[in-house]
Amino acid sequence: MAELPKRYDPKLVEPKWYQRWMENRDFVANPNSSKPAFSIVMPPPNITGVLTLGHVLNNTIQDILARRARMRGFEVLWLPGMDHAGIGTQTAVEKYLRRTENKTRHDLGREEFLRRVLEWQDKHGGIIIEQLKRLGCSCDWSRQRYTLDDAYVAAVQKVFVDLYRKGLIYRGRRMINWDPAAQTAVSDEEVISKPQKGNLYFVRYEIVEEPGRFLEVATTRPETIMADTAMAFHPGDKRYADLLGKHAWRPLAREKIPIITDEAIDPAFGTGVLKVTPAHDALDFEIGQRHNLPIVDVLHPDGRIDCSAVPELDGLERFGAREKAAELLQARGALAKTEPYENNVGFSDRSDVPIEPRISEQWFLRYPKTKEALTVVRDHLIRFFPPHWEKVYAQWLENIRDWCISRQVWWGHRIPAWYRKSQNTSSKPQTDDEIYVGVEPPADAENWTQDQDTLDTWFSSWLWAYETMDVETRKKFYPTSALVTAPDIIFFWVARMIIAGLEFKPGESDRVEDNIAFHDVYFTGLIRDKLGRKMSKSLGNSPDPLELIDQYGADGLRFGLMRIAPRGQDIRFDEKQIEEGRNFATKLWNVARFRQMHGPSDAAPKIDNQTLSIYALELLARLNETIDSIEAAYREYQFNTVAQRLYDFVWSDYCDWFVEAAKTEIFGEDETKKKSALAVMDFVLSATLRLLHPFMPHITEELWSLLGLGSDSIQFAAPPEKAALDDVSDLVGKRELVSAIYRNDTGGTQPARSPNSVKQEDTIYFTHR
RNA sequence: GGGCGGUUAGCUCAGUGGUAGAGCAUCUCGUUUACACCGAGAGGGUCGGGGGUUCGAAACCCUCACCGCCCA
Repeated sequence: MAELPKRYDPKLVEPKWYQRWMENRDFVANPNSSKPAFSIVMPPPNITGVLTLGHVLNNTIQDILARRARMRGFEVLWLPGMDHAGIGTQTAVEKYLRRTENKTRHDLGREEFLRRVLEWQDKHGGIIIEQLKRLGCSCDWSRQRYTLDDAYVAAVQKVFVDLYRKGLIYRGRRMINWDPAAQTAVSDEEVISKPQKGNLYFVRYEIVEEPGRFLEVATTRPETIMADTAMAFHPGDKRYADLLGKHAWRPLAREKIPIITDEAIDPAFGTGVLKVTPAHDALDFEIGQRHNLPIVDVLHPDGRIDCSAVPELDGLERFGAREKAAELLQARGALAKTEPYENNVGFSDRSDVPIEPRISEQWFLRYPKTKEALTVVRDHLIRFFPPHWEKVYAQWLENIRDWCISRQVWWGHRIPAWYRKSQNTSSKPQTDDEIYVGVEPPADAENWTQDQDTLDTWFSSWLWAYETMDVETRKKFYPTSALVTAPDIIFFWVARMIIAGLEFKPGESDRVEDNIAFHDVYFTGLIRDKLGRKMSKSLGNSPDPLELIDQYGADGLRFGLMRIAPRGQDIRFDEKQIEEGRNFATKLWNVARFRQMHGPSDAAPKIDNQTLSIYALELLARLNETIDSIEAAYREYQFNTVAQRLYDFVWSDYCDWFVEAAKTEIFGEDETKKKSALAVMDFVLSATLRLLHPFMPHITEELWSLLGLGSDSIQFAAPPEKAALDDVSDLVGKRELVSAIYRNDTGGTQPARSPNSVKQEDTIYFTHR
């Protein structure tokens, strides 16, 4: 038998096995199988995305679950796919067009622009799929899906139409979050509030009825004064009671505006007086509705001021206009003072620019089944790991607001709504016979125009748990067994998928348990850099996983990462950890090599408890303990515990102690003892490789094959049985003796576990029974 | 303001009531046929502060501080 090379080379081994697994169709799920089903849908990465460490973590965990299930006799479906990422992809292509051709999407027109996006997608899309294959992911690639597949698009449209007919989707002119950079509406979840240093401007509004008397207002946004349509204070605020019903002069775009009272005003903030700007603030909008105030919009969609009445500000970008407005007020004596002030400002998750509250005609979804969605998690029909995320989930559902689902973006699912063409193009159609919503265009299409907007990308991915499956597949594999994802999309995706499952009931029956999207949800941590910062492109602190694979092997990367990934906590990434993963692979390789140097292995070694050395008994007992604790850890999704137990067992219990102790027998004269030791090695190596396979699929398959521990792929080998030690007499006493020897606590003799450690003048004694 | 998580060796982290642990880093020794991507050994911690429960607390309770995240 040829000796194995000293150093394990993943570059030679990993691609070889992956190719073979693909050729054998080992990952393809059979919906007609009689085995019990285990299924996972992959959180679809963006089509133009590239592999990050987050993906590595996430997909390694899914692969571990899938591979373990295969070994345990389940029919496994791990369904992969990609997401079209509406705003993200469109923005990337727009940037590219601006750079290369100095053109905007409007220069090209909708049709041509979409052609360009497809071109871009063909060129840059799907790279991540090949990268996932290098990681060893055992996905059923024959079922790979995309949120813009024809069938998927049709399903999204059908759902839209269905919800519209149920009255859950409606169109309305409401206050929404406007992203002035991407120039589209975004949902509440896409707004991130950040503390911002700015100023509080104290502005004086002269009372119309009492010239010379002023009402002072503290505002952070003087550039919107032209849009003020009232002044307001709290009805209980005695300071201003005599002003109710009078008017104030608006200091910019000078005009009379009424002074009113409203419960919503906080008398303790600033001067206790609010300038009411219904067009540019959510609270002010509500006040405006209550008091029938006019709505004056002074902002262009891109955030520039739109106000011809104040030419000094007209056309200025909003932050420049803020300073200019303050100067104008100062010059007119209307600015009492300015104070530094820090407040929370909503930023767009997409463009990282401040969101502009804006009144706009959009499509909204009134979420169905929110109570049921709370119940299934509260009653643990769906279990979260770690469980504290249940609280976050509940909080969101209890305060849920309608979802703005339309986006002023071209790339995505076009909204299946048409408006009757009318002579008056400026007025939006409002009544039913002016709006047509349907999967098919209206019969007299020439009399209608389709809505220009597309749907929020998440409005397509909330169907991912089942619309990715055909009827036959769904029958076998839905509800899915587990979902592995990051907690930052708990609202965006997890909660909405749960709602979709409950609302659309894709399961076998109408029963709730047949329609939950998944049984278990495992939330991974976020990977941070050594300094605790989030990984980001701009910081350049995100290592390229492909380079890590080149350097340490996919198995080394997987194992190293899993060993430091505590359950649901953020992970500080340190390349040293990956190096340790690689070192562990080499250790495993070499200890297998040591076994192989002493003759062929036995795939079904006979363990005779009577001939076992006390060291072998100790090892087998440790193996049993390891198997038990691994099982327990898996049940709680504690992957780092599983990895650490395996690491300790292999490195310490097996290599450092047993193998060193067994050398006496292996190099000794007694054939029975030698055979016994080698049989124990076969037994333990076979078990260890199987236990490690979900974490390190390639090296375990290679060693399984090289040592001849099984005729078939290790992928489908049953998990190891525990060693039968029940008939060993005084096992406890023998184990105590072993630990005494290992502790160097036997009094007279000088034990040693490694010849390396023994000084020349010392003699080695091993105790045997 | 409300909620959640964290604070253990220089670093990254385990450790759910019973003698403080691992890996890395540091120092010493060792190339003797599994492995220097290795082995043997050493030093290094008032377990964030304070209080309480307990025979006994890193762990349980209260409180404070700091760091991070989510929601308003």
